[in-house]
Amino acid sequence: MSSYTKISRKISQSSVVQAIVNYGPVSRASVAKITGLSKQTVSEIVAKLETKGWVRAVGQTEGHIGRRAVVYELSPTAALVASVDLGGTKVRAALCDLNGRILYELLESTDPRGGINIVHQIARMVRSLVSNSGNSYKGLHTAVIGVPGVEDSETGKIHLAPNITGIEKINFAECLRKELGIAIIVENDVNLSALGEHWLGDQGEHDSLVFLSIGTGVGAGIVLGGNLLRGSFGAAGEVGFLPIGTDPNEPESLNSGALERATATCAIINGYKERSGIEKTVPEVFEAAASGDKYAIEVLDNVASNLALAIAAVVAIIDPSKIIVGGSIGSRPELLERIAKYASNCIPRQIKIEKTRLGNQASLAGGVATALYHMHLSLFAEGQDIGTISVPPAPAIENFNVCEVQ
Amino acid sequence: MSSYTKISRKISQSSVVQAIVNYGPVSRASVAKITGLSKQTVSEIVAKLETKGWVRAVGQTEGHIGRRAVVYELSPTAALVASVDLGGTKVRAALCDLNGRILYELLESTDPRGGINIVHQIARMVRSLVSNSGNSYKGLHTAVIGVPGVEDSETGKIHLAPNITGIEKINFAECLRKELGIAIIVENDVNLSALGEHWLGDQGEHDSLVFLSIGTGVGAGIVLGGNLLRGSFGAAGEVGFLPIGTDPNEPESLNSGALERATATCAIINGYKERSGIEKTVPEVFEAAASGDKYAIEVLDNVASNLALAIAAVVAIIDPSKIIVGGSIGSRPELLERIAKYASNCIPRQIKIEKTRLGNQASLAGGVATALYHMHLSLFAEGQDIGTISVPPAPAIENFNVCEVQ
DNA sequence: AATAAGTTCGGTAAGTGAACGAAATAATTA
DNA sequence: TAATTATTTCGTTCACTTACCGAACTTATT
Repeated sequence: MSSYTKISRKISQSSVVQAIVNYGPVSRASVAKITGLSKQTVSEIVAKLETKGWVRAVGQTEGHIGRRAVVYELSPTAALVASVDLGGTKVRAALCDLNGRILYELLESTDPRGGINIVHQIARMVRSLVSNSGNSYKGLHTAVIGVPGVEDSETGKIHLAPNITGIEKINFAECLRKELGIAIIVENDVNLSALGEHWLGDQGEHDSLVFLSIGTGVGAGIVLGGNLLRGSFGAAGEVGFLPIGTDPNEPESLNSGALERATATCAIINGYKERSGIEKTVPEVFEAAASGDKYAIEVLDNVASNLALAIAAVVAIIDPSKIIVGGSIGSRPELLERIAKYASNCIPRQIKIEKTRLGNQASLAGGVATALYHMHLSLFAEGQDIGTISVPPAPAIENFNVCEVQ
Repeated sequence: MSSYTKISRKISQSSVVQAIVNYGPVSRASVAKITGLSKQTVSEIVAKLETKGWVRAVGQTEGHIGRRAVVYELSPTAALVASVDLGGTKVRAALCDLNGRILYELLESTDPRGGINIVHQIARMVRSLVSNSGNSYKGLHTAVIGVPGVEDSETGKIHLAPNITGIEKINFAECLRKELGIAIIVENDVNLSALGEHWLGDQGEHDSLVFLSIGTGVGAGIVLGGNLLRGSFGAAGEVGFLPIGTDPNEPESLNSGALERATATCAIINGYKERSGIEKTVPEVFEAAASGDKYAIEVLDNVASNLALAIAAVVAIIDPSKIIVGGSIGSRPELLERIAKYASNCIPRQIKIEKTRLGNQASLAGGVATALYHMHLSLFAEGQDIGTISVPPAPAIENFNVCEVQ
């Protein structure tokens, strides 16, 4: 955005962009009313944004009395963002325009060699997305990578991601930044899922949301007023360590977490084996419960009641407006029904407990939202100490369907 | 602040004030460096602030090479704030200057007639503080009232404060605003205690603090990044409802809270009675435990272990940098020792668990911090969408000693 | 004729950078 | 040692630019 612009111009420009983002295609006169700026200040700013390619005229108003107004919108392809969901077995990547619409998606198996090879793989996928799009490569502004672990902000190494070999040995973001030459943001996948569901949801003033992921492990992403709660050691939302379900004073609970021991994959497999003597996978246990197997039902009831208590704890402490349940185990409707049943017995108020709407795409969507947020911030609100920047509303949920490639 | 000032001037002025607040007495040249504004912009703004009485020159630099600089500070008595702690038996009120120094304090018994009489009582106490101070009455800018309940933001009525009769029937803040003619802020006392302890503490970037109050009830105030966590229904920090200590599925737990039933005043009295058949008050139980009474020790151990689990739950969910324990029961050192012992068994990381430093003055101090914050906001940052405003650092803890009046 | 969109124009407030004067300390010289 | 000069920093003056507004005006539509 050229060399030096006065701070007040930046603020005005930022509010104009915000108005255009939030109020869809609008006329300059409307933007003036919305922002409180004078008509020709708005005209000046819009003219500048238009010559730089950030906004474009898309038509005229009609039917109203008075002169027709030219309406403007954010030029969607003025810049692109990429969101990558790095999983233990699959890598998903999506390319989005400024409005958050997904242009292209890719799905591959995670490179089993791990480490730097995964950096290469992601870089290759992102480049391939961009070249498909027909846009010039410099159009890509930010990429967000969702990882099943925690990034050490000092070293850039990604810890607690046992399913991805060698990832803890390299400065992941830095390597990728060098390969792609754009801004890279690394974020925990559960946190991104929470942001994704939040992006899709209401986003009201006092809106807060907890995304509870139950799968191989148990964790939560917490969104308060649009922002992630990280905690003083980056360990906020580690609900697997809630003192619920198993004895929290056993040494094992300090290791893997009392709640996690009672509700994650292992708990279901072991719980069924203890009761019946038979070893079944998690999907098999769910199947068995559906067909009336007493032991399987008991195991799931037990898991659900413990999760209901965990939700009770979350509600008591942070009082969110809703809980979204996801993860390979959590997105099972049979489990959610049970959780809701138990929750009503131990939570003193109504609380919305919902199944994830985005499923395994939640993290990808959260990455898009994060990337857009950071891009808007750096383009239009640079150097401002401003609290709230809004990003285009999420597109229809149908757009988040996987396209299977390879 | 006169009629109409341009927004950029407001921002500049606000940053100048912030620089003066944060960097103690400073020269205009330093302020220019800190804020990035040019030297004479700073001079202009400081000149204006000085004629309005907000800042004052307090001396000169010395010993350094170069011309001596005149240093400025916030004029402490340019405006006053009041903080009132309304308890079931006592009302505390304090008058503070712009730097957060306490000028005068008052302590009275709460008017037993309740309702509007308490409004009159508080108004009288505040007026008396101001007239003592010698300053003109218009100098009082904001008063914060800490109440043992929750204000309904719609109606202004204060609920869940059973110890104060008739308080739920009137629009408390509105009545007091009419009597005093200044800005009135009503806030829960545990929340204020959390803010008070935070004000006194480090206030680092990623600083977060949980104030756990254990007394007649159990509750927590949560400060994240300097701001209170309120929750979507204003019920954040209601840790009494954590599913810990007693069976959370019993109907009684939905009413008074599972943890509260296991750890508050009643739990100690009943717990001792059940074991020994003797009815003792809480201080008597503590005394008995100190002199080796088996039953009393058992009761306190039980309470402490449940509180340790509650802290484990808080740490798992929000990962605060420290926990401050207070309240009539919580500030007992014998209890804190026990909590710390149990906590190390069920929390997977080190967590600072500390006794409240301010004791029953925490709420009053929090009120001062809140009042100062709001005053700075309304005086110097009005109309700005700015995130962070800092308030003068808390004065030495010794200043928070009660003066017994009446 | 009424209404709204958008532009032109003059004026004001805010802020900057460079130059300059003032006041202190440090270094140099007689 | 005392006087002078150099250096450094504070703070102001001045000329200039940018941002923005309000009012008047033009344009286009019902």
